[in-house]
Amino acid sequence: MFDTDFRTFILKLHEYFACHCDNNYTPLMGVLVVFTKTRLPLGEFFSIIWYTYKKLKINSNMENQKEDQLHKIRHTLAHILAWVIQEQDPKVQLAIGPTIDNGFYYDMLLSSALSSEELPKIEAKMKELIKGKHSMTGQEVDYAEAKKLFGDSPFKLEMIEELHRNGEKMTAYTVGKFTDLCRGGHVENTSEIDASAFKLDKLAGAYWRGSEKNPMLTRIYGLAFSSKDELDKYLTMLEEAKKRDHRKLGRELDLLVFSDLVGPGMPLFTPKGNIVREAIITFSRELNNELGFGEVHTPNINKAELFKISGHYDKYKEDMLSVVSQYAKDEMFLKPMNCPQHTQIYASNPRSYRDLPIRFSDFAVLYRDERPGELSGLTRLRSFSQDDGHDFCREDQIESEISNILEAIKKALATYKISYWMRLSLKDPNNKEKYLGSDEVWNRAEPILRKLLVDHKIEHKEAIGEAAFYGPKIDIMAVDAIGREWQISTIQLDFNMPGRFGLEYTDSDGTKKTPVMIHRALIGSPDRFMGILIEHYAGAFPTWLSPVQVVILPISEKHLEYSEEVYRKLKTAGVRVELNRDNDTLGKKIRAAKMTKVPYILIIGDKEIEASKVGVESRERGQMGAQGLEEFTKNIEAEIKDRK
RNA sequence: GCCAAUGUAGCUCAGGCAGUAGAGCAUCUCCAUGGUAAGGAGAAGGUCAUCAGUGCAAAUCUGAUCAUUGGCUCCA
Repeated sequence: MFDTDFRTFILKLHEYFACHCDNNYTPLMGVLVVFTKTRLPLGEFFSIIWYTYKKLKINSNMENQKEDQLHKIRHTLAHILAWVIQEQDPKVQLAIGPTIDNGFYYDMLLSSALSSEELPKIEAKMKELIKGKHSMTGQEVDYAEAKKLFGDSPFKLEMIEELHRNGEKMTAYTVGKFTDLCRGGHVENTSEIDASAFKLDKLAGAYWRGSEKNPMLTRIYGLAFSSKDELDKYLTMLEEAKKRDHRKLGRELDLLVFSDLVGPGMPLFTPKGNIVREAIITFSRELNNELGFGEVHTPNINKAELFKISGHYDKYKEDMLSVVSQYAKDEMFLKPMNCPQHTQIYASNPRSYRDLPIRFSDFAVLYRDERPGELSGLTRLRSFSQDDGHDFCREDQIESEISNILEAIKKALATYKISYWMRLSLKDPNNKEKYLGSDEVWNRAEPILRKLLVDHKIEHKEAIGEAAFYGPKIDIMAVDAIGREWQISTIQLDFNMPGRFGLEYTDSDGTKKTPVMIHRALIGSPDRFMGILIEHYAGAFPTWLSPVQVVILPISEKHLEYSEEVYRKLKTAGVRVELNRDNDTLGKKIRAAKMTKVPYILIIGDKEIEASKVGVESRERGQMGAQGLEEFTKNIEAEIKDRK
């Protein structure tokens, strides 16, 4: 979305140049550097900028209009859906029918259950109504009229009361024989809707106003676009996403499995899958070392007391798995997080202001008793680990500690070639019971993170209500190859927990002070991140992450001996290599190798043996001809070392 | 936990309005010794998710349970 004036545009450009030049440049210097690099006359340079601005602005206006019309189409479709339902089920209590990214939905309380087999029939009726070229008109209604028109539905009634209380205007829109309470934003006539460009999608239950305490309504989802072409494009995109699904690829590439006997949400990593998982952990471990985190090892079971002090017991008891001892009377739990344990390592010694920051990292497996409907592949698990770390520091050290962690996260995500944006997650001031600690403490913590983001010139969005219960956080949202977003890294500023555990250090003036605790994860959970990576790369891992980096294919059995020699040499060099000894045609072996998305295939036949070479085919660069084994080894070793 | 859909061979899927199941790939054996995405022939492989009910008879109908998928809620 581009709606900005020229001045903001120039300021944004400044920011862009500053971000993309070496750090030491001010924005203005950034512009100048780019200007000198282009070697254009000054006037021309700025006229290009002006032209670009105009063009963006015009495109943006056109986009806006198009989006506006699409929104109207979707919104109208929601009403038409409700119309059809109301004719079928006159006792239905309608709630709301807004638009969403790919279409619309309508929430309602039906008098009898609806099966998804009914959807095509409802869809057909909607199409008929659309073809009836009904016009849609609205008129303002007063409180009494609104109650008379829509009072049958307790949900509409609730909204009417609310609108009335806030002194807002109410409008009733009518399409054909159906009238609905609505703010507006519809097409003027249903002839504007392409009946082939929408499709009723699915049924789901949804709580009224999104609260578990309210009754569950039936939600009917519909996909809607401005043309059939765009609907088809969207459906194709879904197909593509399905092909990348980490659950499907995880099985096909022999990376991980689930077993009914082991249980849901508890993945079993195969040797190949574990290579990827360990590669992720090793990289995080390296970054942790650079940041000065000392890795600790901690048990999986803890006394309840620990979590009572940390506050997790009160807040998350329902989501922890309890463990019973035959001997000890203590209530115990499998640990759902590491932070409380790390406080106990801190507390094991008196600490001086000179010792700080004290940093612990941990890759322990964590267990959370997620509700069955919440589990999903690798993205939501009952057993998982985190590349977790806790940084105990003085207040004057917060900024530099977080800056360093931010740099490490940037480095990690650049290596994985994942784009991302940052979210400043704040508490919800209207929901104070969700959080620990006083307003004063939160008012101190939140601006620190905001300032850091601004100082680092990091574009970010603020999100009210997304904070952890003990403090605000910076969350890193990864955007994968097909545009989906995932929350991965996190940096959380906690002024609460150290005090609850009575942690302290002796300051330079001899007084006891409470340290600050920074909770952080570089890529979040290695398990979950692996799922994201599988989808991001569509299973084609870069060489350093590939479970198998090279497959050797002898053309026939008589080339096996030389192939074994190549295999041994590569293996000795630390390359993950496989030799296909199967008695198949070359075509079949190549197909089999390509299906595993291996980065390199080496073909060995008479020609190669004669020349003492190997025939190289790269997944990315295609056939590369014959190379000496040493040359090939040297190149792939470098790729692995540089994490390419 | 709630709403909806799904569960047939290792994998991908047919079939089935009741009369105990099929294909392709993978696996194994034999033949073919192959030059950049499937050479040929044969064999083996299934309590049709689990448990219960109704039938002379259940993979098929009914119910419950489990698991998976898509939503809602939750996510330290």
